[in-house]
Amino acid sequence: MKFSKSLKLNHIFQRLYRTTGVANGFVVLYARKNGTDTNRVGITVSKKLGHAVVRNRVRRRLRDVYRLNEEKFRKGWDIVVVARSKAVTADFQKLTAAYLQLAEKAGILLPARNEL
RNA sequence: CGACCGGAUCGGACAGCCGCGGCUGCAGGCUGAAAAGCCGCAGGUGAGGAAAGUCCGGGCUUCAUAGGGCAAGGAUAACAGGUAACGCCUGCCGGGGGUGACCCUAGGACAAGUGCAACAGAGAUAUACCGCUGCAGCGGCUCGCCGCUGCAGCAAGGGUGAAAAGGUGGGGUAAGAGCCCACCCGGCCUAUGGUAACAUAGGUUUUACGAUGUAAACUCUAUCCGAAGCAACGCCGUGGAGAAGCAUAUGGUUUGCCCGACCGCUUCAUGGAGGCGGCUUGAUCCCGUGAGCGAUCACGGGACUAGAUAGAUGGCUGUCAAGACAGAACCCGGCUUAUAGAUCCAGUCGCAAC
RNA sequence: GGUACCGUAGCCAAGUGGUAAGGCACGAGUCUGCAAAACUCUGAUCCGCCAGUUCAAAUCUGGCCGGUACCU
Repeated sequence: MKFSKSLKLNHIFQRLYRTTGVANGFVVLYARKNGTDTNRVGITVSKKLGHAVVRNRVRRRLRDVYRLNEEKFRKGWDIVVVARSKAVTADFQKLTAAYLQLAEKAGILLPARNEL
């Protein structure tokens, strides 16, 4: 990925959870400017959603959604994505639609100038 | 053909595009004096039979410990073997189940001692309620029986219970009882077979074998066990706090000035942010030969086969199949639990045909 | 990843082998013009589940299931 890294430090997660996120039935999304020119993305899948195989599948899908749509995002943000229970049963297209809808709502997408 | 039984192996496949973690290589790019790091490219590699539960046993690390013994606490329990070790495995014995292949089995000692056995029942390790019988007395009459009272004998029958002093049959007796006899069961002794547990056969005479159950109750006997766990542990180390030395305010920082607040450098030890190591070559795997009923062992040849650190295997498309349980985190050997389906091997019973 | 503990009525819970105390709540009744308070009565069907030991298991043993706490 060109300008994105994985978000690892626990205190940054805690700082993001104090902001107001946006949500739908699939995921919750928290976002905050980090003052650099790279994005840091963290994914949280709770143990309530299932055993390890289910949690790994949800996490890998959420990571691929960001990877395949990286050009649409603005630079310089910390993003945390929390999976909800509908994300376990949703297919990939529904998950992508839900993710991008929340990113639009949070204002971290570039204006869609070359669409259509 | 149908119904079963035991064991072993596999447990989505192929193609295309986009991605991820280690490893190796590069006269590639950037930083750097170098070592090296980051990026890029190429090659090759990358989750399980249970990776799970954390129920046992080890390796490894730290702490404790001269060495040995006793005690305490815990674990295991027929016998023989296997193993680094085990509470695991194999064989075998005893017991139970199945027509059978076969399956299940914590299976030492209540005859060392102690405890417990509710309710019911006369009585729970001991007895005499109903009862059976003899003798004496009294009473009745149909005159050899009945009833009551007292003394004595009995443990067969009734009933209670999970359990009532071996079982069946006969003799015996006033009535009865292993009191005696025959057979059986159990205990003990001897012989034979077996490494052994044990099995089979014989004996059990004299005054004198017959004992309730429970040890997953305390206990006894035999054997074993130091404790904790990779978030262990080792190394580097920011800030803070500590010690020593140097410096010492007329200085410096905090907003240009005033007020106010704070204090520098070096070394040492400690060390909780963070980082690195531990981290994968091992009681390893595959093939063959031999020993053994088997678990397993010996020898020969070959292979190197994940090592992450918020945690790498994913997404999409097509064809087939539709199909489970499920994701390494220091590493091994077991056990237990979850698991759709497929293949192979050995075998049993029933029916039919030859 | 590791360690320790718990599970009994709707809730809080006692119960160390012999038919499961108590309190709150719910329901019914008495009282009251109607309520509240007070008083009386009611409920475990298998003590989380499955096996085993025992004459007998909430209790003892083993295995599962669910939950809680601690180690950073």
